[in-house]
Amino acid sequence: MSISDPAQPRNKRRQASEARRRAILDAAFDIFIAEGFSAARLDDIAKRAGVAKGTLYLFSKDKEDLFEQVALDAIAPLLQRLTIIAEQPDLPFAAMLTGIFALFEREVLQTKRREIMRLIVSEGARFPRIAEFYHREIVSRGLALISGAAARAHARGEIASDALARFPQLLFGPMLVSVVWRTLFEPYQHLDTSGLLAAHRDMLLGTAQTKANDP
Amino acid sequence: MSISDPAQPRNKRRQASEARRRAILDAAFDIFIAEGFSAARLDDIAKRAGVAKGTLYLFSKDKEDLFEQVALDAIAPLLQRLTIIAEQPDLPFAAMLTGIFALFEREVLQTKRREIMRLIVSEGARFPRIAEFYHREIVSRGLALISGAAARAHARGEIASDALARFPQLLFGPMLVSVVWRTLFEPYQHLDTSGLLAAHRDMLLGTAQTKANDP
DNA sequence: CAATATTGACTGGTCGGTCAGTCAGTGTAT
DNA sequence: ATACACTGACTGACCGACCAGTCAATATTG
Repeated sequence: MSISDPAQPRNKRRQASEARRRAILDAAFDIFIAEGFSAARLDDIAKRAGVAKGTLYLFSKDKEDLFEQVALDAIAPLLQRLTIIAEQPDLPFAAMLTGIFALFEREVLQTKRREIMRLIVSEGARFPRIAEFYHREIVSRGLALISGAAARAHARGEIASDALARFPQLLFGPMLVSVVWRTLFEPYQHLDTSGLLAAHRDMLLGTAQTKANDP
Repeated sequence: MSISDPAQPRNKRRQASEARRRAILDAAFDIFIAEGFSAARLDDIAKRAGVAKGTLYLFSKDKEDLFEQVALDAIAPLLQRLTIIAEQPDLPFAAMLTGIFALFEREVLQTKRREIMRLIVSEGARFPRIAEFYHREIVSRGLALISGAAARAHARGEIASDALARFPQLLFGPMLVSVVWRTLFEPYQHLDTSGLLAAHRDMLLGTAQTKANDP
């Protein structure tokens, strides 16, 4: 017992250090979200993380590096959520869409994770590494998943069109719209995002009716 | 004739001044687009406009004011485009959608006007005035237009669902997706935006088929 | 006590904003 | 028509606030 688990050779320090790293990433996320990359001040990030500015430089070499870490770290949980869906390949397509939209609403739109999407749209052009990573890890996987499921559903006759198989991007339109609306226009005009997503799902399925039942 | 036209009392100066204003707005647009609000340097804007820095302050009181002018000025032509559509109230709905998407592609997506959308998404949260203006002048008008047309089309039986009348935002999803894709992901994966928009239109109309004709 | 982690005052460069000076363009007098 | 006086649009060197990044001093841990 004199030597601790080799995976955690210096235990207290390790833990403390990891806690600090977490605090820094969280604080930085909030500040970057609120201010954007350029306007965000490292002093503010340090202050919010309860840490001195110098400490930031123990975990990242400069501001850009910190930003990339934040973005990448924030993307990770999205990937996890995505996998959950991917692991139910034989769900009826309608149920799958419902599940995806519900997950999106609950786990993205209603949490601060929603800001990741905005952050990437905002800063992605100036941080190609982040755009590339996001595309590779989330977007292309998500699209492949949707495209495959849509193709199967179309083959099975569950949906009339193969449009979604060809353009899986169609699925994400209302998600983007929801996020943007929520952050920019909600104060001026309310948008029922659940309704929007449901309407879009029905449209994708070709089951859209006049809201209630048929004549 | 001793007194010149009162509308242009001092002619050469007027014209020069207006040309300068235009040059400044154009230059500022490019720089703000490329760098974002915070990272944009007024020295660069002045240089690009072929003007001294002090001159910027003859037309705007500070950087924020300049930014707002740029955004508002860039939005104006969108409104004009929108009006063109609004003035053809009795077009068949399918034709209207085709027209809207074609106009969007030609006049927004393929020009640098597309950047306005990104700019507003990026900076809108920190410039409520701009978000509010954009909502009031473009978004709400556009939505009302779509909503009305969709309701009429639904009443006439041209479309099966009233979803679009209830959620006109559905129309803009693929436009946003196109713009974002173009600026962030196009290098990694090509997206056929015409195809995407066409597929979405078919879906909205409920005429989506397997790409060719039916069995 | 040695090794390591953390701190925060400090520095050097950057950039928004200013303002005294210049001169093209306009109006007036001869 | 020509010379002269005036005005205000434009300039760009300058200033001071701000902030990313550093590092010598200090605290913590084993």
